Amino acid sequence: MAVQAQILKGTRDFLPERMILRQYVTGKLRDVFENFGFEPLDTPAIEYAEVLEGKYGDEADKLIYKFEDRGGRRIGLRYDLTVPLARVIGTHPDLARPFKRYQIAPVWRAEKPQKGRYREFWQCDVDTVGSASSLADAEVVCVAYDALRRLGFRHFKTKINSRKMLAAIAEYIGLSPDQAPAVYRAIDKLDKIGIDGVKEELAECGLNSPLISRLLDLLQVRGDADVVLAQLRTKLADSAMGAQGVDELDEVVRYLRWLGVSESNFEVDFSMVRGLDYYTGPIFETVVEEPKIGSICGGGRYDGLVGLFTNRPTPATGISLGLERIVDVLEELHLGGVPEMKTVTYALVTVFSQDTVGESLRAASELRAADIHTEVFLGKDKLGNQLRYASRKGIPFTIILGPDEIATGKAIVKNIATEEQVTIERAELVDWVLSKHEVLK
RNA sequence: GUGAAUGUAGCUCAAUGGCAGAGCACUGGACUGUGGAUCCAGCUGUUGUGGGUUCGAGUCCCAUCAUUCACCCCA
Repeated sequence: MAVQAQILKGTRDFLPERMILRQYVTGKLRDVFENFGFEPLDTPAIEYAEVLEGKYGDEADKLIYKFEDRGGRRIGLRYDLTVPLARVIGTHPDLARPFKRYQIAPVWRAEKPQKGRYREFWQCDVDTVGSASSLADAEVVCVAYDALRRLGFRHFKTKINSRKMLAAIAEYIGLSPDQAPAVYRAIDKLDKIGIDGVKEELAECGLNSPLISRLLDLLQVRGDADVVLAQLRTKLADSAMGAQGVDELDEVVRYLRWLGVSESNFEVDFSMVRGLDYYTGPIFETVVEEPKIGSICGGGRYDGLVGLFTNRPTPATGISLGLERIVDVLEELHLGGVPEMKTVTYALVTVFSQDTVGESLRAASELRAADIHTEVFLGKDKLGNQLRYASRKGIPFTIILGPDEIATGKAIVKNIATEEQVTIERAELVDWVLSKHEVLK
């Protein structure tokens, strides 16, 4: 009886075809991240549980995978890439500031999986530690914008809000710290349950109707960034913190324009909240309109988090792209520019018989020397099966070297997709394949 | 953590409480050096698991496990 070939709920195998797409996506992201001067970083998958605990909020804390090792140490699997970054700054306080890094790595959350949600998934984070400038906030938003554009995304919107504006409201209403999260959550549901739904939820939070009216009034401010900010400035005029939040967003928006981020891809949205506790300033979240898969990108400023590990206040801001959601959307939309390679192999050299295998191997070596990914057929199958293998795997070119070709100094190259087959001089094999190779490179 | 739906061949799915089937895939052949098309033949099962009702259960009931979807929360 074989062992059950089962994988854990919410986890997945990435078969080659999908893995090729994932690598394409992460490759593009890496290019964009480095283009803005962010440096690569990696951290352990496991951390001391205390490092992770108490950073995300009560709800999120419950979703941290934890276990005890043989020495009785309490271990946690990383829940995101932001807290480990804060820990890195504490571990290596001498890093030059601002410290700009990116990290593309898996994180784990003990949630119940559903569409677009997994227990093991990859995040692609870009963060700047040690800069309080709004330019740092705008820059990470711009990085995400560039990355999505370069992947072929067009219809997406980055919502921008400020925890300071939200806090101003909480303060004005007189919410206690344990009431605030519930109110935030109700606000955040606007898209999902509509204005009346939010009204009900707020009532359940214990707010009286004048307060609810004021909140709903704020939530319904819509329009261009400038218009929204101007209105919020008026409506939040009685709060110093609120005014500061508006000023900051004003700066972020100005920088975004200078950076060339299209007006159609961002908006100020007072109803966007984000769940994690550690955010302190501007917050961002990017949603794709067409397939409703939730947000593909989120982040914000967290000026208090790094200080927990360093004893000195350290401002920081960053953004995180969700790899699986991006890949899911790419697959669903079939966006142009995404290569449709099913295999990394470009050429298959067939083997006619034991007598000719040497010729096949020599040809394969020549192709590889020219950086053309080349397989030699492993087996003694008849030619039909060898072509069948190439066809099933989607290998673009098959090289046929039988006794006839070898005797006359020729080679047959067959394009499996187009059925075209040409006989060429054996000596020109590499150049011929190389000339076709350009297309896919 | 809460709720709902679904578990039958490698995959997708059929079968009124009455002999477990089809398509795809796979293997061989038609085709001794040409795949993907067509035709022929073949292979494929503890109906998720454990109980119960019944003359008889894939089908009804209970439990359990798994998967999916939704809620909470989130990438």
